[in-house]
Amino acid sequence: MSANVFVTIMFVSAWSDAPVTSRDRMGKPPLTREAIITAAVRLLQAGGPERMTLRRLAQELDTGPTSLYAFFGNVAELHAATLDQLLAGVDLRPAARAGGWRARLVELLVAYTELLFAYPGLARSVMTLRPSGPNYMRLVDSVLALLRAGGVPAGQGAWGMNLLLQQATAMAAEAAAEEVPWREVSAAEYPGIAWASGQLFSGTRHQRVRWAFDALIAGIAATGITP
Amino acid sequence: MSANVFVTIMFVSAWSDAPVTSRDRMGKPPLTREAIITAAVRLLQAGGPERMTLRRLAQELDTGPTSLYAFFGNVAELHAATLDQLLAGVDLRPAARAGGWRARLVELLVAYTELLFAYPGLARSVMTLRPSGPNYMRLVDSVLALLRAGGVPAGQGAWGMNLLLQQATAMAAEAAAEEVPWREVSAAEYPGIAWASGQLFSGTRHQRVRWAFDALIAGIAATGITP
DNA sequence: ACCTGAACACCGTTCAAGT
DNA sequence: ACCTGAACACCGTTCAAGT
Repeated sequence: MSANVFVTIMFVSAWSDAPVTSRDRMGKPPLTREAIITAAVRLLQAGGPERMTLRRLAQELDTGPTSLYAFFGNVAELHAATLDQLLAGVDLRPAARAGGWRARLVELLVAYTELLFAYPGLARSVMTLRPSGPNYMRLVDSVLALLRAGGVPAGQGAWGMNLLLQQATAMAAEAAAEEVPWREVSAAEYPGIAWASGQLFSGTRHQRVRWAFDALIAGIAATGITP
Repeated sequence: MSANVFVTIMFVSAWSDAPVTSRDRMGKPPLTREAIITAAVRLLQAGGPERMTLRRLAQELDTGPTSLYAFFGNVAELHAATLDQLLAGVDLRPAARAGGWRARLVELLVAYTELLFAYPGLARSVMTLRPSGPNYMRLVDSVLALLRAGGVPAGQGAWGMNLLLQQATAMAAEAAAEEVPWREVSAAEYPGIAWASGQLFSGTRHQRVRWAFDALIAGIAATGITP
């Protein structure tokens, strides 16, 4: 016990010129939720094939992986918080864009998808995440508000919102996959593939994403939920 | 060198009553592609939260994880082969079901989705896999053939097939996520959510899956790919 | 309360070697 | 050629302890 006191006093006196609290990290920037999330975003931006891991993040912050458990219960929570931080950089209000409800909705979804495309590692996590941060809630709310503005019934709106956000994540997650060369197939054995072969990889990513949302919205608006 | 010969002869004579080849595993069933995939399917069926891993699979087969690299270049290939094996249990021909092209297409996609729901761990892998086995090719071909039968232009058909299969995987992968309790939100701050709140979790999984494909197909058929 | 080190129980993959 | 063991370079998480 007295040994503990002695060590503590030594510690304090050695760093007395810096503000010393119980959570001082000896000159290193303090470990806060914000600092952790900022580092996580930086790691994601460095990106490449290497994913953002808890251990790599801890290394970046000059600490051990266990320290982060004081702020996040598990990696999923950390990923959710990181997504919400990234969403803070997007204007998520329903009225943020020009045009009618349909154009606004497409632009909002494209903005969200582009964000996920920039962080394919995160897109994979979001797939199984069910995020619930304030910015994600704002995104969900805006999608619903725009469907409502388009006169879409609440049931179709609710189920459709799910579809739209799911599709955004799925497209970005798939982009994280490495390209596999398309096998040549015989037209006789696969007539459907032969029929579509000229268009299977046509268009730019941007064109395909916009078309996907156009088609989804059209289908959501036109398809009632009662059998 | 002579020590090696000595050991080999000892080995052979000790098991001479069993068929001895260079690939004998001393009474254990021989390691083949088929045996590995069968064991993989069995592991998936045991399922639960524990995923199918290379090491667990090797353990099941009474060998080390490195042995499987004689048959598969990496885990992605193993997952792809496993998916293709599972698809062998589904009738994937375009004419396999009753009704018009639309009903047949929905039933085919529902069958595929139900398969993925049964193996949520696999669904996550498929997300970033771009499978290319013969049965998956058959699925792709049938989706395209049915869209063609519906008079959908080839461009919309090609892009739409992508959307449909992506959505199937996304719905199944999301189901692998643990449930997060929906936070109560203020109607004033989130009017869109308040509007849809009664329907956000309504319906059975089956109803939602069918509606998703109905809506997607309607949108795909109605939305041209030229701007 | 905040932060840590050591340890636990895993992963996929490579490589040199064994039969 | 087919199969293996040991090793490499990682993971997320728990726990008891330190200040």
